[in-house]
Amino acid sequence: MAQQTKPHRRARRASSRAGTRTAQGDKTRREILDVAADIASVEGLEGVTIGRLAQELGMSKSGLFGHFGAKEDLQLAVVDRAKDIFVREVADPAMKAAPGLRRVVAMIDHWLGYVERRVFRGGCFFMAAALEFDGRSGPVRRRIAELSRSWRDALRDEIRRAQAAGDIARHVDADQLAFEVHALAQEANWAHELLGEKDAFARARRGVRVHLRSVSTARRRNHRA
Amino acid sequence: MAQQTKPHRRARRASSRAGTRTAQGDKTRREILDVAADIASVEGLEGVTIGRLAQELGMSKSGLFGHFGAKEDLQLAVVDRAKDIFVREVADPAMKAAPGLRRVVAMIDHWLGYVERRVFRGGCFFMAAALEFDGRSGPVRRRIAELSRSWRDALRDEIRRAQAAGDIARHVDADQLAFEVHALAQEANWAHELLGEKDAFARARRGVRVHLRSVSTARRRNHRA
DNA sequence: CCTACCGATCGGTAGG
DNA sequence: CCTACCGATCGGTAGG
Repeated sequence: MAQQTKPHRRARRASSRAGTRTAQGDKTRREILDVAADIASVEGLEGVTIGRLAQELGMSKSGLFGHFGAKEDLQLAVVDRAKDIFVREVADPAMKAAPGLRRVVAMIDHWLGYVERRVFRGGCFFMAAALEFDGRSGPVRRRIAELSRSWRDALRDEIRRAQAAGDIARHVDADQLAFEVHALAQEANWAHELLGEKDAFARARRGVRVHLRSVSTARRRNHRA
Repeated sequence: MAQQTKPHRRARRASSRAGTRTAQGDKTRREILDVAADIASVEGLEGVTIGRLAQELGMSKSGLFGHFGAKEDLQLAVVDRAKDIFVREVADPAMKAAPGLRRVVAMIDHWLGYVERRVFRGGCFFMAAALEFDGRSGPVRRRIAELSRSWRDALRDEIRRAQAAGDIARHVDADQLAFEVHALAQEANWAHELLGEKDAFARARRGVRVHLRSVSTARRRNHRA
């Protein structure tokens, strides 16, 4: 939440609007999107109405709207801003762990931490967006699906790296294992946000630990926690 | 979807409206709620607007609205109708399995089947409703949470039954195991609805099988699938 | 169950 | 960035 590393890594997405973007305009835009992503995680992306957002930011509807071409463009911008935050808070920190088994654990751990310390007010932005948009079509849904899939794929790739390094048994299906540890983290988000269970994160961590130990080549204890 | 067993098990919920309810009125009401639950599973409970619903059913807004006192009452009625359908399609069929380990497997199996054969057009009604309402407050959110928790609790209770019967090792944490198998089924819904992965159900089933085998007292093969 | 209406809010535009 | 608007739709009501 706090660290402001890499201030200029923001993707230079092609604006359908004016080609001229001032530094101040970019800053305003980012502030709008931060508020929008927070609202979206609580009330849904469709709950981010232009009037609501303008009121919360103390600016006029049309003034705010000028930063985006249409509501769909606003939604896409919010999703991409949420992705940048996810990368900063989860993916990047996990990269500090050694490749392979350690990094798989770190990825899940930072993911759970990002939900637990409320990077977004309503829990994991992407899980909320996924369930909200999975029944629709169009570019917003596609973008949410693409980013969600790529995160799970990153988990699988790291599992494969662990197998190549000999940390995880070769016979294990990496896709299956990624499916299962991904499931545990998502379940923690669900249990925490809906049921208010604070031990959900500990449960997910324990599940991941036991699970990975059972496929680890280094195990010497049995499968029990 | 097809079977129409137990036609009169519908809960006699206290209508805040007229005390007189005709058989025809009840039938219309149920038809409204079936359409509403289907829409809600795809576009969200908040997407079930009175105008939209009236148009889809070919009746006037006020005519439809007369069946409910306010939008919130409509939402509560939709949730309870979805619960009846879930019980009919998942919980009741699972009760035909022998108590204990067999029934735990049957509960997950029927749950996955209900998503797979599209009982609701947009996948699991309750998972969509959970992520939509977890950031809100009020009676609708509470009802969704209560029903979701009770289903996971039912899984845990059945696991305990399996332990009492000696099918599952006594040292296993039933809450933890319920958390994990529940996670696998929810992940299958997520992967199927968002990513369109048809093998998600097989993955969840495989995960549950391997998982339960690892805690089963009857196991003789090793933990591999 | 209906028609006819209400104020509020939606996404979006015109013009500056 | 603003004010001032637009038609459409929202939840809801009056009166029958």
